[in-house]
Amino acid sequence: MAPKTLRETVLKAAVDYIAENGPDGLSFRQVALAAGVSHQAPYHHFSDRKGIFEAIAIEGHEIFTATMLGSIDAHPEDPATALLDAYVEFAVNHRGHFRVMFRPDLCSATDNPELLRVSGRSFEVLVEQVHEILGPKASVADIRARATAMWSLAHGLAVLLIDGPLEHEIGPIKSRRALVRAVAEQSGMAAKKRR
Amino acid sequence: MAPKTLRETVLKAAVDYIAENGPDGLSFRQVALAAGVSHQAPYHHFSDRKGIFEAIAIEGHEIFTATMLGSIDAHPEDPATALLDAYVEFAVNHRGHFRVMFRPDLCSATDNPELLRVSGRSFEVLVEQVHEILGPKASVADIRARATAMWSLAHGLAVLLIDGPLEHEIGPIKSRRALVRAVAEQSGMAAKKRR
DNA sequence: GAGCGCTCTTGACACCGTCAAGTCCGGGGA
DNA sequence: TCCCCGGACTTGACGGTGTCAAGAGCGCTC
Repeated sequence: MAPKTLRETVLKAAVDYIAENGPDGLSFRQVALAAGVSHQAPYHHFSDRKGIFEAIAIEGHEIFTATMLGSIDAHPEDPATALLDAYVEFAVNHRGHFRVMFRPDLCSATDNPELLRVSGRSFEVLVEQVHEILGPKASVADIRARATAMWSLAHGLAVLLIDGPLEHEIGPIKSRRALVRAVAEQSGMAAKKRR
Repeated sequence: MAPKTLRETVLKAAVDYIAENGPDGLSFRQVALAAGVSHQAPYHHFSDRKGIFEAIAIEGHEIFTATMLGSIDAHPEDPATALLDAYVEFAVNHRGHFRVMFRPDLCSATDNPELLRVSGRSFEVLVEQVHEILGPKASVADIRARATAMWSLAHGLAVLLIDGPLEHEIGPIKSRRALVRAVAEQSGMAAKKRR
């Protein structure tokens, strides 16, 4: 599925580069030249450098939300682990997007309504699951704390995995999914209905 | 305690800048000019741009380790929460260091022995506490998973707090320490000896 | 007092993001 | 049919940045 428009071409090339080398060394000109157009052509599709990162973040959040919903749907008996697993899998399989999405210096959601919307939706999915897990009698404070805890655990694990020192410190990871399951178990947040 | 040497001056200016604006926009020349020296003077103290970030990371890891040890010492009854609290407090109070330490694209520990040493030491402190928490009969796999879980939770919470969308999504945070305690509670990792 | 190494300066280079203007071209109204 | 008009892209320029190379000032030592 080769990208057709220049916009898609640039976006894909940028995501691929970021997945390999991180977002900071990304040269806008290089991407344009590699696509066979002049160094200024992409600026007709994105207002500025930030514009590209915001477009990547929006695309990323859409895939991200879909990934989480799919995983929860596939494992309704343990939504917390499903969420953690989806978070990590997304980060690993879409590093290019992930590395941009949570970097407000690259793409600030505050002044981009579309990005604000999709990132809010991602968070909604999480909170809905926490509601589901804690039940209807849970206090607002508990829901808030549990959502923060689950988000932190997932985000930290994902970050430490894709470009953090985790593998370097704890040794090679044979099965990522097994690690995710063990982490969910060791934190108290896996489904309580243990077999 | 004003920095004396040019090396210290540059380091402090860089850390302050990063704490405010993030590491990416940091201009080496600007820092030098602001310090009243030529644009090339700092390069005599650091091999290149990466060299500054590595120096910041080393300094950061030393403060970081000391912060964790101090917190554990002050709250021996609940080392997990103490660790989480120290992690977050360090990230908030030393953003400039924190934002650099866990960004391998800025400072790769693999080719800097000193950085390798201090970052390894940070991780040791964590693993020692996990040993303490799980007791001597814990399996290696459990220790590994618990350490990963605690690190992920702490790292994720810290990242989401200092420049992530956490406060934007869950609303204003009145007491950071209360949030940290609630998160430790909601994850199953606080000390089991509940009051 | 001559040599030397450390600290810093000066100048140049390629590259980057961005502003401004010009070129090409297809499509719709006269 | 002609015109013109607006979007897609090119070309050129500017200031800023990291880095390489060479040189200047200066305290220390032999």
